[in-house]
Amino acid sequence: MHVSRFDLNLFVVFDAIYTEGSLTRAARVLNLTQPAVSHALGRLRDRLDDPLFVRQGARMVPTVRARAMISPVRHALGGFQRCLSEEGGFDASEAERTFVLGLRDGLEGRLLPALMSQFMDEAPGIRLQSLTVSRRQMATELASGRLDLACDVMLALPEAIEHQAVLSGPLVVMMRESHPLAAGLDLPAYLAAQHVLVSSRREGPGLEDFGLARQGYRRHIRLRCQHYQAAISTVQQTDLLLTMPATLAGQLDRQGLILKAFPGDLPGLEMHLYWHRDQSADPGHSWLRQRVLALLKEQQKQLIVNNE
DNA sequence: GTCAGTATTGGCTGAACCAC
DNA sequence: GTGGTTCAGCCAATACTGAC
Repeated sequence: MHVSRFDLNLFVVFDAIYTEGSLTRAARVLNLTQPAVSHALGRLRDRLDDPLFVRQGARMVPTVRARAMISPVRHALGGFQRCLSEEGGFDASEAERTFVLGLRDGLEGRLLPALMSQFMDEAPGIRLQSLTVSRRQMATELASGRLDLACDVMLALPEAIEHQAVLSGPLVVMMRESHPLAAGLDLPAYLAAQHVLVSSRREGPGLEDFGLARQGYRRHIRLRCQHYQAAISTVQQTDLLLTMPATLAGQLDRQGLILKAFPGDLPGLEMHLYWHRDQSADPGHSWLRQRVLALLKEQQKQLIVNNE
């Protein structure tokens, strides 16, 4: 079928349904009624001779054909958008858009308050959504457009996922002021102590445990939890130790707590910002990326100053 | 079974386009 | 300018699904 015989607006609807996973939510985003979106999907189904989305419970799940189409469709729509926007730019003061960020616990507290305080007046129509995405799903989520940016440790991801190092720093150990090891912490004492591990996974070692295991060491994880806030509250009330990147520790409320340098010989953690290359040319995405990068760069600078 | 949320369908309206 | 045709979008009704 020649493109001249095709209503290109149907691709806008297609993209919205794919992103939202729902005709109702797509209609809200597009400022249409839900039946209008349903009709548009019907026309698209008719022209492409494929259901494109099938209902699975409360979600509209894309078919194989839809999954194959989404990347080129978004690429083309991005191109159209750039043609329409002045100088290919992005006016944050006028834009109405929701950006989805994949942030692990700890980074949320570091990034979101500073980002939102900038956006409140400067970009009143910009909304942010932060969620935890498993590392296994990250590339898929970025490629589908359900996720705009993600920040995590260095990962082996497909070539289509671009990344940039944003935060790096040594590991530190957090303990309460009255902890027996507050006077001095060495590796044998660290290994003999009991620890809190913050992880969103059900099981498996933390990143520092991999490093320790390579050197033949193993530590005793007494508590495994999902959020740093819970871990810190526990460390405030017990003799458990919490090992974390200095890049995160600097941002947290550490009342009654002290930080010690990690006693072992482990490299620090380097955090990277990830996005799909299809998004690279999107002015809105580029604007957000630059803001996040600038913010994290500033925080990295402050971290270095504080450590000096 | 009932209810709420969501998708689909049918009928209608209005705008756009085209031929005359 | 007028009338016919097409099509997108609206409202209302109905069907489907999952939760309780």
